[in-house]
Amino acid sequence: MHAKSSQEGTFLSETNKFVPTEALGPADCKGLAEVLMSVGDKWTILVVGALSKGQLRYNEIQRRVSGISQRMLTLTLKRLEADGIVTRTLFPSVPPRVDYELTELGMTLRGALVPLHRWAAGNRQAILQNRAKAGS
Amino acid sequence: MHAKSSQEGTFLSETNKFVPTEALGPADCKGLAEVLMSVGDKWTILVVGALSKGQLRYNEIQRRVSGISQRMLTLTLKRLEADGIVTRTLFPSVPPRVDYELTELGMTLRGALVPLHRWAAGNRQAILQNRAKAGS
DNA sequence: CAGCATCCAAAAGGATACTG
DNA sequence: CAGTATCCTTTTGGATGCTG
Repeated sequence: MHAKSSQEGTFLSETNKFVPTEALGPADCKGLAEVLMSVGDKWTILVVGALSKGQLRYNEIQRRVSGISQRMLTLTLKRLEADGIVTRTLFPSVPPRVDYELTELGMTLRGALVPLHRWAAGNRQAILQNRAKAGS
Repeated sequence: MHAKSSQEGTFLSETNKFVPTEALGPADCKGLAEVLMSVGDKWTILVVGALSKGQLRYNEIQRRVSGISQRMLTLTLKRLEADGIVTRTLFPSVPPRVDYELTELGMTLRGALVPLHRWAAGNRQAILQNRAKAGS
């Protein structure tokens, strides 16, 4: 592989808001893209957001993330479970009950997603207006 | 447990930053999804990241965001321009030169994306290992 | 209730060729 | 250099029907 820089995330200028420098090497891009592709997904972001308040049952998630189909919810949850972002707990009752909950890793992801949620909420109108203006 | 008291209050996350518990109504979900779908896109995140250091020419961006095709770069830049996140500056020289740069809005987006970048960089290994373990 | 399997339509995206 | 246009494959995702 490429020369290992020992740590992938070497841009720990936590003190600086704007990480102005070369945080991402060209090689890191691919690795990041890999993660961002699964985590930056629309449904993923919304499902993680829904679970941020605590564990939820399958149908509860589907109700909160309005518009998600059964298929996409299942696929998203399976991937999140495989990635170690949520846990799946089955209660062998009748009818069955399954709870999903963020893991520690999932909580940190949620934390990293909060600014993006906020940004989207705060700038949605501006973007839609820009978009409309550009379309003219 | 999470008190699901009457209305949304605030929720103390593990990382101790107080996070507003979903100020997102079910209706807002759709609106947010709309923004997140375009902004939470894989290439968008990487292109905005590349531009965070300052303006770049078309080909410079393509070189930095390795793996992106000409088509996707063009489409991504057009959308970002329409959304008011980047500016496009054409220098009518021969050969032509085009610079792309983040707008103020783009800078704030970049700020909101930093935690996600850092999370992805810091947890990539953990995720890949989880995924491999789950796959076995 | 909580899924899985299947089919099919739509969208995303890469490769290639061409242009000002 | 910085795109545009086209083709065509891959992926995404909804709808539906069926299980434990």
